[in-house]
Amino acid sequence: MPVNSFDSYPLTWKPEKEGLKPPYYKSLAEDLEYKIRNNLLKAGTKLPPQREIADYLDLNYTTITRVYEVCKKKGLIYGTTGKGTFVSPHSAEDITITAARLSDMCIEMGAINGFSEYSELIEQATQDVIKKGYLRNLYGYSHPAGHPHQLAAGVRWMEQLGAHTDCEHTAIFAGAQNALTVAFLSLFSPGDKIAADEYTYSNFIELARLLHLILIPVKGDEKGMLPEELQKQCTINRIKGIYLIPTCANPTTITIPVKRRQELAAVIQKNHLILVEDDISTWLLAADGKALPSMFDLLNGQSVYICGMTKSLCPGLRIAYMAFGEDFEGAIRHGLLNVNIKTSSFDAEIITELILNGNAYKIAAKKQHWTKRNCLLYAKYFPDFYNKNGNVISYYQWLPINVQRPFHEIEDDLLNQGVRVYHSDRFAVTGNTEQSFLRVSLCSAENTKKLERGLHILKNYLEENHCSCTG
Amino acid sequence: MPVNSFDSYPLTWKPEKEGLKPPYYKSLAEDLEYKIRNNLLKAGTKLPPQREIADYLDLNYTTITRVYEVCKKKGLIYGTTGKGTFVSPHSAEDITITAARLSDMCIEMGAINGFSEYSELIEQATQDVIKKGYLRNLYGYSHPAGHPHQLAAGVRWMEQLGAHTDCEHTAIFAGAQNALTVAFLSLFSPGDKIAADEYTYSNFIELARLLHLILIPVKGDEKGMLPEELQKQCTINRIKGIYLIPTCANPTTITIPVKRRQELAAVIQKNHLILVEDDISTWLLAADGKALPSMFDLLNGQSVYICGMTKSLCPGLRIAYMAFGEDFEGAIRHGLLNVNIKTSSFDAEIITELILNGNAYKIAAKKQHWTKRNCLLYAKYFPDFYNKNGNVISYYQWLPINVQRPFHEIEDDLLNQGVRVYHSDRFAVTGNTEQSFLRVSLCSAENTKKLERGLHILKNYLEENHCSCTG
DNA sequence: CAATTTGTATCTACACATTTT
DNA sequence: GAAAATGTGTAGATACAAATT
Repeated sequence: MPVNSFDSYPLTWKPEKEGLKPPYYKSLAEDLEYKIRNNLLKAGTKLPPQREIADYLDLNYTTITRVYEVCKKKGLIYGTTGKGTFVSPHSAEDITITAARLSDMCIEMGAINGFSEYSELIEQATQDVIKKGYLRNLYGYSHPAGHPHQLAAGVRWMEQLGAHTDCEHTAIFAGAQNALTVAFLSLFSPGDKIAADEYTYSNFIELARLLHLILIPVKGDEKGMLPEELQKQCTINRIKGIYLIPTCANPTTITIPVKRRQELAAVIQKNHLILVEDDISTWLLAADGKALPSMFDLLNGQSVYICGMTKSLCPGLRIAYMAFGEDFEGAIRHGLLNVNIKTSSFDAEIITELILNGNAYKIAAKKQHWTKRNCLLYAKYFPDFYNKNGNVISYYQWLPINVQRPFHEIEDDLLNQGVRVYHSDRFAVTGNTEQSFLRVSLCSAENTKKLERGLHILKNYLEENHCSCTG
Repeated sequence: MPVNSFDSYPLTWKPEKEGLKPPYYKSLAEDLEYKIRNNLLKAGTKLPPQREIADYLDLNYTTITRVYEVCKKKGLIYGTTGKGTFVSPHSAEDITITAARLSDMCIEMGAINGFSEYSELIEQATQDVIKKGYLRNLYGYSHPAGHPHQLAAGVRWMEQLGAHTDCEHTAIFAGAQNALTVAFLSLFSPGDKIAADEYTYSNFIELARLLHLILIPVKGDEKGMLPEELQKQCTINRIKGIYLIPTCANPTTITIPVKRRQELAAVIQKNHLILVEDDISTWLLAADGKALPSMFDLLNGQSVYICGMTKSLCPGLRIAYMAFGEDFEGAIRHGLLNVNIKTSSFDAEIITELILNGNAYKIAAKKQHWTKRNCLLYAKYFPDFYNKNGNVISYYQWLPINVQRPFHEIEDDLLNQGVRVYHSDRFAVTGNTEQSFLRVSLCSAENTKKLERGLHILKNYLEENHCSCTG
C-alpha cells in the first residue's frame, strides 16, 4: 500500500491502478501511448516524475524509467535530466508534408513545389535520351549506384555547389528523401542520437521517428546552429550524428556563414560526429557565384552530402546525388542495395542529359529568376521581415507571428480564407513556443497573381487578428 | 575473485579480463562484435553459456545477457533456450546479392537477371508514353503512391496472379526491394521478431539485419513452411510478423499448395501475425492458368502483398505493386512518403502502358517460354533433381550437393572453372548444415549455348569432386 | 552555492520456459 | 520422466549528472 493518497494529486498522467496487470512496464507504456495518440495528453504536457508514478503505483521507479524509455524510442515523449519528461510535439499527428490536393480555390503557399510545371527543356531531354538508343545499355542490374557517365555529371553539378568529390564517392538516389533514408539507415542504429536545429525539415523529423533515431535539438542564432551549444550537447548526450541544411535552412532560411561553418566543422570533428548535409538551395546562389564552401568540403570525408535535383529541375524526376567520405562507402552502397537494389536509370539519364547539354543551368536560372521576383513581391507585403536573418533569395520565407493558439487552428483558419501555409510547430523538434512563425512558400502558387492574392489574404488575416509582429 | 580457474577451460569466446573496463556490457559487446566481424569467431560457433562467462569474469550473469542482447539485435548471434547461443551465419560478410560484374569468360548462373535484354516492346511503350504528351500531368508531387490509372493497371495485373484488391489499397514502389523496405520499416519496430523459412531470400536477410529485425527460422517440408512449427515458434517467441514467398520460393523453388496455404493462414490469423507476401514468380504460372490463390486473399487484409515487375518485364524499370489490408493503409502511405516521397512517374507510366496495351503479357509469355526451355536443359543434366519438390517452371533451381567445405570455397572453385552459382549458406537464416545446395540461375547466361556450357561445367565439377547427391 | 528534483546508465535479482541429459 | 543446462523476460538497486531552487 502506498503511504500517500494521490486521489486529489494533480498527476497529468494517472494510469489506472485497477486495470494494471503484469508485465507492468508494458501495460503502462501501452496506456501512455494510447493517451498521447488520442490527444488525451496534449503535446508539451509535463508528465509526472518517474518517482511519483512509481510511488503512486507502488512499483520500483526504474520500472517507470522503462515505461518512459519505450515511449521515448517511439518519439512520443522526451526527457531532460533535472527538468522532467514531456509529450513530444506532433506525437498525435502526422506532420509529413505531402501534396494533399487543395481545392482549386485555395492558394498553395505551404508545400514547396519548386515551380513544378513540366518544362519544354525536360521533354526535349527525354526525347534525346530515347533517340540515342542508348537506354538498352542501362536497363540491367549493373551499376546500382549509377552509371559512370551519370555519376560524372553529378560530380560536375555538385562541384559548382561547393562540394568536391569523385565518381567513386558518389551515388545516385531516387530523390533527396530516399538518399536521407539510406544515409540514416546505413550509418546509424535505432536509439542513436542525432543533433539537429531546433526547427528543421519536418519530413526529416518524421523519418527520424520511423527509424527510431532520437533527435537532440541544438540552439542557434541568426547565423545558424551555435558551436558551443553543439559541444555542450555532445558532452552530455553521446551524440552520434548531426543533420544540417547549411544553405538556406528549411524552414528558417538561415544560411550559415563561412566562419560559423568552420567552427561547427571543428566541433563535429572533435566529437567524431557523422554529418549528414542536406543541400536543396545552394543552386539558387550558384548562378550568381555566391555559393559557400560545403560542410562536406570542410570536413574532409567525415560526412555525407546530399543534393536533391527535384527542387532545381523537376519534382517528377526523382534524382538526388550523394557524396560520401571514404569510410562510409561500404555502408552507403550496402544500404542502397538493401533499400532500392538500384536507382531508376531512366530518370538518372534524363538529368544527366540536362546537365551535359547545359539546359539544367538554364532551367535553374529561370527558376532563380522567378524566385527573385516572388521574393520582391513578399518584401512588398512584409517589408519588416524580408531578409531579416535569412536568405535574400529563397523558395520560402519564415514569418514571425504573434499567437498562442494551437497550430492547427491557424492553419485551418487561413485555409478557410483560401491560402495554405504551414505553422512553425510542424518543424519543431521539441516543444518550443517562445515565438511562432509561418513558413510561406513562394514557389507553389499557380501564378504570380495567385501568389499576390495569397500574400494579401495572409497580411490581412494577421492584421485583423493582431498577430503581426513588429519588425 | 572467481573460485575456479578458467585458464585451461575451452571457452570459445574468452574476453580478456585485463582490458575490461566499465561499462562492462558495452566493452564486452564491442569485443564480441569485433571478434565475430573479423572472423575470429566463425559462423555457427557455440558461445559459452551466459552463466559461465559471468562466472569467469565475476559479473552477474544477466550482464552477459545484456551483452548477448546487444549483439543479437545486430544480427551477429542468435540463441535458443536450452540449446545455447551461436554466431549467426554471414555475420562476417555481406551476402547481399548484387550484379558485381563478371569477366566475360564467366557464365552467370548466380544472380537472377530475368532475361534482362531490353525488349523492343518496352522501347515502343516508352515512345508511346512520350508521344501522348501526357507526362507533364504526372510530373508533380501529387499522387505519391501512383496515379489512379497506374494503380488500376496494377490492380488488374495482380488480379491475374490471384491477389484481389482495389486502387485504395494499392501503392506503387521503386521495385520489390524498395517495397519490402517500406513494408518492414512501416509495420515493425527494431527488435521485432519475424518468422521466415529456414532458407530465404538473402537480400531480405540483409534487410532484416539493417532494420534490426530478428528473424526466426521456421522448419518446413517439401510443401513449404510447416504450420505446426510456425505455431510452436509463435507460442515461445512473441512473433510479430512473417515473410513468405508462397509461389516458387527463393531459393528453394517450393510452391506452397492450396491446402497448406490455408493452414498457414489459420495460424497467422490466430496469432495476429502480419504477413508480408513476396511474389516474384506467380506470373510464370498465370499464363498457363496455374496461379494459386494468394495468401493475401486468404488472409482478408491481415497482410501485405508485394508483386515486383522487374523479373517479369524489365529490371531497369523499377516498379513493384503493393496491395495492403485496410489496417495498414496509413502506415504504408506514411512509410512511402518517408522513404521515397513519391515513386518515379516515368517508370510507372511505361509499365502501365505495357499492361494496358497487352504487351506486358506478351513479354511475360516470351520469358515463360525461355524459362521452360532452360528448365528442360537443366533436366537433361540433372534429371534426378529436376522437379523433385520444387516448381516445374522456375528462373532457378535448387541443387543438393555433398560437401562440408566453407561455402566460399565452392563458389570460388566454380568461379575459377568459369561459372558463378550461389551456395545455400547465403540463404540460411541460421546455421543449418545438414544438407548443402547450390542455387542455379537459368535466366542470366547471355545465351542458351553459354547456359549449356555452364551446366556442363557444373556437372563435371560435382562429379569429379564426388559432390553429387544421389536422386 | 548547496540542497533538491529529476532523468539516465549500469548492474543485479529472480522467476520461468525449453532443451538436453 | 526427473534433473540439469541454458536463454528470456521483467523488476529492482545504485551511482551519477544535469537543472532547478
